[in-house]
Amino acid sequence: MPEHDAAATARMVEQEGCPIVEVLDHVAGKWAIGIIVAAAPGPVRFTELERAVDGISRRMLTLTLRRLERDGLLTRTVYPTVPPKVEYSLTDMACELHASLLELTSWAERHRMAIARARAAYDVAHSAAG
Amino acid sequence: MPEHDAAATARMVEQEGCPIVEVLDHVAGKWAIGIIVAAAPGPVRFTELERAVDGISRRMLTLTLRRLERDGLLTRTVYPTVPPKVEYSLTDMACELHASLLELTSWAERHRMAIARARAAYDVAHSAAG
DNA sequence: CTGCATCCCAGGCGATACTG
DNA sequence: CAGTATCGCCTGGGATGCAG
Repeated sequence: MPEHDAAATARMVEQEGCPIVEVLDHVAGKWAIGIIVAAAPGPVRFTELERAVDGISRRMLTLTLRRLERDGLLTRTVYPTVPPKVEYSLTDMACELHASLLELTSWAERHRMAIARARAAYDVAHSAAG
Repeated sequence: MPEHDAAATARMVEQEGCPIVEVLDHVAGKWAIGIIVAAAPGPVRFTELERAVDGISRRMLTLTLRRLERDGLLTRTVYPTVPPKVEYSLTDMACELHASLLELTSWAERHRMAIARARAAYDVAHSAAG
């Protein structure tokens, strides 16, 4: 069981909220970005996310989903049907975030080539002249 | 020695660049955001960054700096004085990124309380009704 | 001042298998 | 379908100490 430290959590609320690094780490984390972007258009099911977020494992999808839910960025709706159906939606807070995240992914898309080239150049320079 | 795999790097360049998840992971990583934001106003020295990026260790600062330099986001200028002086500046690519990152940190700042509260609520709900 | 090297551990994360 | 459980590797990342 995870069983988050309730005392520590309470302390945060009383004080000034979560440290920004931590918030950013959750919200802009490796998988979180993809999930939030994928969930933005509307309610999304587990398996849809699994396919949308390229490269994610079932485990990390679950974990990241839980963390985002805990942080109040996602709402999880369970339909007690058979087979089960679960939908994830962004909260208002997360919708606001979504715009920034889109800019980010857009930037990444535009510069992935340049970055690959920069790396190659760096590697050459640092293998020749150790 | 790290000695990045030159073959793999070359393959990336020929093909389509770096996978977006990887780019985002570097660029929006836990420490990278703070560093880029701190370096945006102008050339910044190592120790300034160490103080600016709250909570970072000397080790992680160095590692993240190197990675950002390798990815072509930072330029590193060494002044051969004594004691040594090194300045880091954003590249054009990174300046473009900086705006998005600012939005992100601004969002984090605005919502840290709400997130702390959401967590507390989640924890209560999930410890009582396991 | 600006690092790199080393030790070391907790946690991230993938792989795989099992369940309601 | 939508998870949970377990194992095990590997990396992130702190602490400390040395060097140019």
